[in-house]
Amino acid sequence: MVLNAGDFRLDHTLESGQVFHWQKLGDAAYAGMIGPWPVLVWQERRRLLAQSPAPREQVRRYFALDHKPAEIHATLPDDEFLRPAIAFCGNLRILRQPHWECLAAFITSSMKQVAHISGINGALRRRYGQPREFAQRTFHTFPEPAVLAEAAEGDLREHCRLGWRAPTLKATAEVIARKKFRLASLRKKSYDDAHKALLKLPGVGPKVANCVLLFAYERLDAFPIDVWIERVLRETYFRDNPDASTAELRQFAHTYFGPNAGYAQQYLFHYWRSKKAEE
DNA sequence: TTCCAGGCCCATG
DNA sequence: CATGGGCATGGA
Repeated sequence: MVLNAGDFRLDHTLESGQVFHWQKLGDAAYAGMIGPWPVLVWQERRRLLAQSPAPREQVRRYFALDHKPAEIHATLPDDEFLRPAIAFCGNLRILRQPHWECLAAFITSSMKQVAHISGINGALRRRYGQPREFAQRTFHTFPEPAVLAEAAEGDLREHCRLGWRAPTLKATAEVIARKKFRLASLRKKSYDDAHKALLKLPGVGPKVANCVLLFAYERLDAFPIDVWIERVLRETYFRDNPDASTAELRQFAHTYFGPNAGYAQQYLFHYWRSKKAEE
């Protein structure tokens, strides 16, 4: 299928640390899954090409091709720190990921480098997910909550290298599987209520909750603050205020960046990490 | 070898 | 409420 993508950039979108299971094939093609559907996807100028049994509208929705960068940028401040980040990757999109797999992925993300998170995600899929053959390749779905709820903690540690994240991932999978917590119900809640609800899940703190709201629920005002973003904020906007608390950083981010703060966060995150990698 | 990674949890003040 | 230590694992 061929999708009109405008100035969309597939590589920045898939390699900016918001999703962890897409594999790069050769030059510019990626293999991954959109929910239950295997997908091969690549880009030719302003067109996104995909080979997949997925309905076209699902692909469009996942990649958020309906988001309009120009309109988003217009809501963001124009300053010396954000400007180069937007120039670098202002054409990435914040995905609409399936709720559970995004939540589970970020539970496994704490104190892990992006490459490690990808490794863990692949291991979880291969060991517990369902294989799907497509285009001479084997894809794996992300395992359902009930499957991870039944997994042995030792097995999660040994085969997926989860360490101390194993019990929290399993515990949250159990809560979801037993329907003590409905991920779909978060959609109609306010940002504050949804964030507060997520904090009740094992392994979910303020940062993971914000990642889930941003990358799975399209709450574009969510502003996850991880070690990178905290460092960036302190080296830029807070350069003259070294004793600012993390609460002040959080307050600043929401008021300064506004309703699309999540996009600003993702531009800053990806730009600074890419810049650092070049050094 | 030592340091650090898209943090969370729990025990203290 | 805010602060601090501990926590597995693996790559640089």
